[in-house]
Amino acid sequence: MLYLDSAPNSSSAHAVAPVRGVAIPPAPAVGGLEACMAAGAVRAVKAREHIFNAGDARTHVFRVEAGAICLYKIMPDGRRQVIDFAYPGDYIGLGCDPEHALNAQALEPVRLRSLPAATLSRLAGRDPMLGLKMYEAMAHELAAAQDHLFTIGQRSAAERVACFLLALSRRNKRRDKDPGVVVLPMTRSDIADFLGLTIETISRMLTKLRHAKIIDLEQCTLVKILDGNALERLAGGEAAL
Amino acid sequence: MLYLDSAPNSSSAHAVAPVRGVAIPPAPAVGGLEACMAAGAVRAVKAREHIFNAGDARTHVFRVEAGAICLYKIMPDGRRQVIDFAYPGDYIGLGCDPEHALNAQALEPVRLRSLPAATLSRLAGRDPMLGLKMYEAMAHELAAAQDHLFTIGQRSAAERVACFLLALSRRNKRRDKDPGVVVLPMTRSDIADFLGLTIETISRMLTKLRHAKIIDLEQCTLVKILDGNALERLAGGEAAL
DNA sequence: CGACTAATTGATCCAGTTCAATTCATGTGG
DNA sequence: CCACATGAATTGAACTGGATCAATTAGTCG
Repeated sequence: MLYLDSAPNSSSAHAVAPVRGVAIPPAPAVGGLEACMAAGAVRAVKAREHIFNAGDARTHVFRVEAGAICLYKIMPDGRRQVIDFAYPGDYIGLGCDPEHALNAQALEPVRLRSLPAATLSRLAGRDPMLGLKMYEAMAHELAAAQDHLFTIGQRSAAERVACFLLALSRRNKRRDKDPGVVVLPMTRSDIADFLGLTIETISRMLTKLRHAKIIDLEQCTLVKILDGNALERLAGGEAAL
Repeated sequence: MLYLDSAPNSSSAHAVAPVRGVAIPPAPAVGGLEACMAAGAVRAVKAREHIFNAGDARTHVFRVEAGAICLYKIMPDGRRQVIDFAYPGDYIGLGCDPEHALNAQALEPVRLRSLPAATLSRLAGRDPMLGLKMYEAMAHELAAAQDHLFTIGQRSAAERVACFLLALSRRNKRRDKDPGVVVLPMTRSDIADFLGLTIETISRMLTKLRHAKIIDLEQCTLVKILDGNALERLAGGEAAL
């Protein structure tokens, strides 16, 4: 999943700089991707359907308009690692191999917009800002993957679950949604394969968090965060359960 | 670490190529990064010294000329995750946060060339190919991080060690070095923190591989691969120890 | 309502950790 | 050049967090 901008945060240093003066006739200005996407084909995907599979030709890049997506790798023996979840506003399918490296499966009914990869690379060859945006997006995703690596390599089961819930809560905050209520469109199995744990462990850790009054679970797809600070201390390894 | 080309595989447009003639006034041609780097400041770093730390301002991008580097994240409580190792030809320090997200430590005496980040972003704003190359490099690194994620999340200790040795062997093959002999410039502790295991487990797994006649360990920094196929079957989960 | 799938909970097990010695390298000063 | 100091690696024994196996229980969809 990718951020390819959107947000109005001009924070990142290098970047993107004043666009004026870059507006050359042929290439669209910055934001061209979004503009192109807006004109792109809409695709509806039913829950559980795959959008693409590892090994498929990378013909298109997609932006998620609605619904949640699970991106994963799987071995012949069935072991699966969920790499990321993508939500509305995220881009999926970017990369520079001619083939997708991941499987992308809709967790619920999904609406996408698609852009042919060839179009994207043609535009990027003309507009330096577009290439830079793509670079920025990949850098962002790389940073997320590195954090995830830390979580899986070093944290305990309880810490991993706490990190996971916090990440969803923070995403809500960024999108101006309630950070105190987290919806889980994925199954326990998806969470387990994301965190390198089993469904039983996920379930037990959620129960422990509930008993510690840190969260509440009204339905199994809906987490209320009762004590965000405790959750952060847990995620940071400053506390245990 | 990043590949931003190097190797004599003409596939990527700007292979190392002759540097002469690249000095064009406004925007350097493709391969500009390498050319600029060639003119960049050289920096020598002693073994165990840090090149930069997480949180430092990202003022420069580096290319490794000689020596090996360990890139890691660390928590206040001392838990450490090694994210990657960088070797000659790799770039380190790329990214779009204003601050480094990783610590970079020399594992042995290292020689680097550096390019100010500001220069790089200025050039990339003019030359679409440069931005695209940076995108490509990040995409490559992201793919590697995702593989690493799978390894740590799903594979057993023996499989992880096998994957690690295979990755080094394949790197050798790419660089036209002997894929049958792998040098380990890092300590067992670095390997352990890279694979999410302990030094004892690394040691035990290497011993098991040695007893199974899959590798030989003449010195603890030098691995001879005796049975590459067995190693690959192990890494792929098709065999056990 | 009944059938099926997802989630929870409990009991047992085991891969990898932790703790504790050795052993092996490497470098340093006499 | 050797003896000794120091940190790295190996090896062994005991322990444990999370996995596995095994029922229930709770949702959800025809």
